[in-house]
Amino acid sequence: MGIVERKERQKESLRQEILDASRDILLARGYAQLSMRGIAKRIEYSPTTIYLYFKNKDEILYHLCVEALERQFEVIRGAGGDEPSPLLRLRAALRAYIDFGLSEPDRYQITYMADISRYVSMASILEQGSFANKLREFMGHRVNDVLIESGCARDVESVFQVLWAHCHGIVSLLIGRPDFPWVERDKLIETSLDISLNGLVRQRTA
Amino acid sequence: MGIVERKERQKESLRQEILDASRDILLARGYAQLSMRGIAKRIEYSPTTIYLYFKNKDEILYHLCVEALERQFEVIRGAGGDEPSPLLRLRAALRAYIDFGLSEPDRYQITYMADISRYVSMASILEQGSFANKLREFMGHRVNDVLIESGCARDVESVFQVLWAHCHGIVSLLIGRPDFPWVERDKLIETSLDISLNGLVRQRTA
Amino acid sequence: MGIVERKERQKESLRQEILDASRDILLARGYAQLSMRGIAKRIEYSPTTIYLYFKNKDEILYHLCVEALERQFEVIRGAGGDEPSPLLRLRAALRAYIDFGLSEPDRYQITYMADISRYVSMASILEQGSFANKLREFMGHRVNDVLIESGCARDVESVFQVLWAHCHGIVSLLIGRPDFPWVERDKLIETSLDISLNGLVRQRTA
Amino acid sequence: MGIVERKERQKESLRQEILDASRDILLARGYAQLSMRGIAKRIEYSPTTIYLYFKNKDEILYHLCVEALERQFEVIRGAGGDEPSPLLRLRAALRAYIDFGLSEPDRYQITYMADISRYVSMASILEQGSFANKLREFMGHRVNDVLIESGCARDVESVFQVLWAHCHGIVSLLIGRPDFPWVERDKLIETSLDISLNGLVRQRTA
DNA sequence: TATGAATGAGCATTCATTCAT
DNA sequence: TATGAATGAATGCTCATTCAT
Repeated sequence: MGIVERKERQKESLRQEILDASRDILLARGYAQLSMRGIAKRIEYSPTTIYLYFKNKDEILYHLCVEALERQFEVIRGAGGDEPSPLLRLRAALRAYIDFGLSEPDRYQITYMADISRYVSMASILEQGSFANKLREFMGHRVNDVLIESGCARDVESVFQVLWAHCHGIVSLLIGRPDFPWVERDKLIETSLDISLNGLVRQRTA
Repeated sequence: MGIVERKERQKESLRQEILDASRDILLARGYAQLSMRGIAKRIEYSPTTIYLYFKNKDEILYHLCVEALERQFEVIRGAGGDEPSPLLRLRAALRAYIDFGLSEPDRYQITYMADISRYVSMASILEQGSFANKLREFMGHRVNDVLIESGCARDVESVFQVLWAHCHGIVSLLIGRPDFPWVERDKLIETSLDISLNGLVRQRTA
Repeated sequence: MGIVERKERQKESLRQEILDASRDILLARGYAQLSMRGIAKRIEYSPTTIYLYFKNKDEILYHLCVEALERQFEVIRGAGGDEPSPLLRLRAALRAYIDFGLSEPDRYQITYMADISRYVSMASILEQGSFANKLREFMGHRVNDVLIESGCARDVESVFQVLWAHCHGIVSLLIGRPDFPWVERDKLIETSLDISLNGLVRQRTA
Repeated sequence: MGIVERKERQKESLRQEILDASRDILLARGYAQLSMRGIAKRIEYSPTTIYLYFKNKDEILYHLCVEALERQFEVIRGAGGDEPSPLLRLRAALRAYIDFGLSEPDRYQITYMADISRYVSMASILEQGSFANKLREFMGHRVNDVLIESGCARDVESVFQVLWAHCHGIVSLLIGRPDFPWVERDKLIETSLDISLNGLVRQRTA
């Protein structure tokens, strides 16, 4: 009823607050500085309270990762569906991947932070299907469409992995090296996509 | 003289031992596990002694970064000088970059570990000129040669940054996600270089 | 009526469940590991519920002690009533004391655990009369009968206390030092009783 | 030299202070209340300092046990050597055992505290030889001498174990139940020794 | 140059208990 | 009767760092 519902909402809300605070701290100060005490102070509850919502610190990290991957997929899946050509649909997806990384750098980085992967097995997250069975499959389709249309002989998996790596390179450097004198951000991204996709479809003849 | 010299050598040597031990621990166990105590135990000196060579932990990290970047430049500069064409010389340099990252993942990662950049400002390292004024300049030349030869209208800096990002993407994913079902490593790298360089020189007509 | 009765039965039953769970944990894992949480999990109720039946942890311990002493008396009182001589009746009672300790080591130990006596004053238990006024009186009678019959000049109280201590020594060492290379258990017990009772009735002439 | 010596003495002294404080707390308040922080407060050093002298809490307990057993053996070994008969020499040793327990109840109890034995394996202590290879052997000799002299047919091991248990019973009850209305302490002890030794040598004829 | 002693701050986690419902 | 939410206090332990020598 009303009461139960409200309570559940409250409970869920505090749970989310904990995750939010944890993500903030994690990205702002790194894994080493992510402490239960710190989280507690941020949400203005006692450290003990956190244990009512998460079994331990690792469980918080795990949920942070899952959440980030799910959000990523959600954003990318929705991109470019109405573009007129396979190439443009692929480009839109890649651009969405990059934009997601840049607009939600906290969530993006979480899944790539070396330290985290030491504590939260990526394997256990991939098993959840978030990434492997969803994003990968989705991107695979778009890549495949392009290869077919352009008559390009490359294999889907290689191309997918290369494109992913290129985009990841762009995102991670922009995020990770904010001090570097980058050229204008949008120009950098578009140049990257130009080069990658152009290089993909125009197979070298030599 | 002899004595002073020996002392200097010893001093330099212990200093280097500290850096070596630190790098080992850092890469093997992560920033969170890099402790002064741990370093001390490894080099078989007291923790206090480390403070005679480095002001604090951050200074060790700083030198680790500088050292890694210098080593990187050394390796890349030597690559592909005898290749017959600008494009092949650029390709050789990029391949050297990737190979360096994969063959010395510890040194490579150090400069890209999110955690480290929180403690050691990249800016302070770039100011030293190691990277910006050397590798960047060097790669800039090779990129420029290719652009001129191919009559491509792109600007050097954008292209350099994009190529760097693409290579970094490849290296960092291969290193950071060893569990991922990658296609055969060499094929992945060559495909990436193919796509990037092919996309670079064959400007889109449309 | 029926409802009240059932409720009472339930109440009594949960109360007993709490005591049972507590005893189990206490003996299996020690005082340090006896936690309200632990008890709650065992009985599958919330920790809070325990407070409806016991004021606090100490009260649980207190009841555990009382219960153990009552059970002990019950067992010993029933022993050896049909033996033909005072000496054999006393021996049977002592043997029952030892057997009780060994067959219900959990209950036995509870009343002798150093840690517990720090939390539950023995005095408060003895005042209840359980032990002092029952077991002590009972054993006093049996001892007295032996002293009279054998014409031994010792005073009852001293002898009772000595015999009690001897038996306690046997039980507590067998329980507390299970790793020790004891001689065969029954032989040890009988030898102890032999020595104690033999030494009791055969007064030294010198 | 002087300095090194003084430093060593200081170091040893703080180490001993830690053990003393730990023993005090352990006996006064029990294992559950023995905390590193508590020890630190008592010796007026920071908790961290304790870790410079002992690896962890268990190591403190271990040393407490070893120390107690060594002290016990030292005291008992010195007892009754000049008594004129085997029986009196045995009696003196048993009396020394009891007296040790009563005059240094803290040290005595440590080795018999149930909780401790859960944390510090008795086996590891016995291997040290303190008890098994020293006290046991020593008492075995004295018991043997009595058996030979009195022509008693019992086996040494059984008798040793029974006498040990009887003495332990006396000590542990006197220590553990200070509230109990014991008869005069010395009378109790002598009565116990009378009974045990009298019962030992005067074999039952029946 | 090198170190042993010492410490304050911090960590994750557990516990007994209270309170409102 | 029963509980979920919450907490303050406590625990063992590790760390970077300082200081006197």
